[in-house]
Amino acid sequence: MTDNRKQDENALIAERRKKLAALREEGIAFPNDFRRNALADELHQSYGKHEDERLKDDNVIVSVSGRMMVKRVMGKASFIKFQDRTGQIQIRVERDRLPEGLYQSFKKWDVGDIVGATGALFKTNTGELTVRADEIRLLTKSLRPLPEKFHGLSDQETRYRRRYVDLIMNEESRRTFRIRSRIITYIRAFLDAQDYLEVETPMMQTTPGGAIARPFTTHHNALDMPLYLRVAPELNLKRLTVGGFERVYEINRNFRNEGVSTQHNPEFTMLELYRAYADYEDLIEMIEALLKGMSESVLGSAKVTYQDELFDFSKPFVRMTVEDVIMKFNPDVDRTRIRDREYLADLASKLGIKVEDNYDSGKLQIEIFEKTGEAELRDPTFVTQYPTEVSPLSRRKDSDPFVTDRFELFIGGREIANGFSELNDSEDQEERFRAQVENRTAGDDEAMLYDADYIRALEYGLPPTAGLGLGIDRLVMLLTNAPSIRDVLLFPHMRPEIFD
RNA sequence: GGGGCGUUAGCUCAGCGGUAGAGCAUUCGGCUUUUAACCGACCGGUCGUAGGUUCAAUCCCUACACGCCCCA
Repeated sequence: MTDNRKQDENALIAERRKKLAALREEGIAFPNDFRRNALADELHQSYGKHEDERLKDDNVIVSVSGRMMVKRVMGKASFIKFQDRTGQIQIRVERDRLPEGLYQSFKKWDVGDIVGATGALFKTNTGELTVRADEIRLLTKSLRPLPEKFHGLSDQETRYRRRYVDLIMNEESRRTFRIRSRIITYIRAFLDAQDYLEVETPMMQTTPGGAIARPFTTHHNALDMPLYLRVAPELNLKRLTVGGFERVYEINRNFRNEGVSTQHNPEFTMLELYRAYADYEDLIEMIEALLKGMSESVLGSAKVTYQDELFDFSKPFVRMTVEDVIMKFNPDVDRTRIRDREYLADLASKLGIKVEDNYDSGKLQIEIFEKTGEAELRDPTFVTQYPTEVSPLSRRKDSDPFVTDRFELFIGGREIANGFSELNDSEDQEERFRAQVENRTAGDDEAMLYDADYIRALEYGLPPTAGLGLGIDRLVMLLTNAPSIRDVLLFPHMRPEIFD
């Protein structure tokens, strides 16, 4: 295996393997006793403004380490740079300060190696804070060359497949994932401050439910039964609300067996939360506050530039009903017939929508809305009053049972959140499940299954409750100006790479 | 699923029906304040894979693989 591998490898890796073999020979490969006491950014913060004179007087000795990203050898002295988790710091390595022969070895080290050094801080002629090494050690030999120093790594496929190299090379990528982490931290703090309880509910379910979507199927060997990866945690979270956890949330993965695109990954992260004694209007207010506070906290401003658009989260968001949106983007529609199945079916067909027999007027409205309106909703917009037909878990609107107390939030033409007053009438829920089962029988494999235990839970009594789902990935895209969902997923789904 | 574009050295990219190119990196030599360090020399390739056309294919054609973008 070793021989084959060595034959297959290119000269660059073979060269480095030889260097590693020499280190093993000397017994100094992969040491684990170097300890640093300073990070790059700390040093720049603390000493970046000091004059060289003062640094000399203070004689600040520091130990630093990181990946060697720059190496400039000038005869008997060199400048190198370490990259640690906070940034980069320059090291000056002089032959005559090091033990006999070490400088000769150092010259064989490669960009990409993990190195540690100790010495006093000083400033170069150009004013760059630098550590003058009295001690330097190779901590990990890197066998693979890094991408070129100037252009870095730009090949998208390699960036996704070898995220580790992307993270080494691209500050922008590191920034994206730090922001992602801060967004999630912000949400937790926001909800914890309002006495929400964070919970974890099963990813593997015997009856997938809570969203209109196709699940992934798997199999439990010992129990010899099918299992489904969840498409949403919704029904379990509401069971917990029945149980008396009046404010709960979960930030976790959902899995939907659908296409892959710049907006869709088979697994994605959602925030779902449930709040008893609240309605969907309360959630709308909450989301406005959450997004404003989040962008101010994470980006320093409530004004967010995404691609070429500016979104201002400090202004109240637009609100429109589904029917308003249809009218706005289809001004010729006869509003008096906007719930007329025949009229809508005709309109849908003209728009190139494939009309199925089991589509009623609510479903037709949504098809028309999605086809003509959705992408046009650029400024943050809450669309409300979704048809009951397409909202099997939402409470009907008291004054108009054709629609539900539901909203979706769109920003830049994309759905970011979906929330509603929960349907807590178990008898109504039973009927809605039956309607879904009928759709399923009619061939719609995205339709929900009948969940008898969920009905039983509702029969114990779900308090009046509002619930929300918020797509974390799309939110992160928005706040990091990422054009593709793959840019905000550390390891986006890819077809397997062929290793020959 | 359909359409478009792409795949050439470790990386970033040129190129072309007639023996494969650059910069950076590597290797060797020089250089004790560099900033994409510099100077000199050398080295580096299954041109995504498989077929086809041709005297000759990295180039033209077909299929496939992978990726990106758009559409459904």
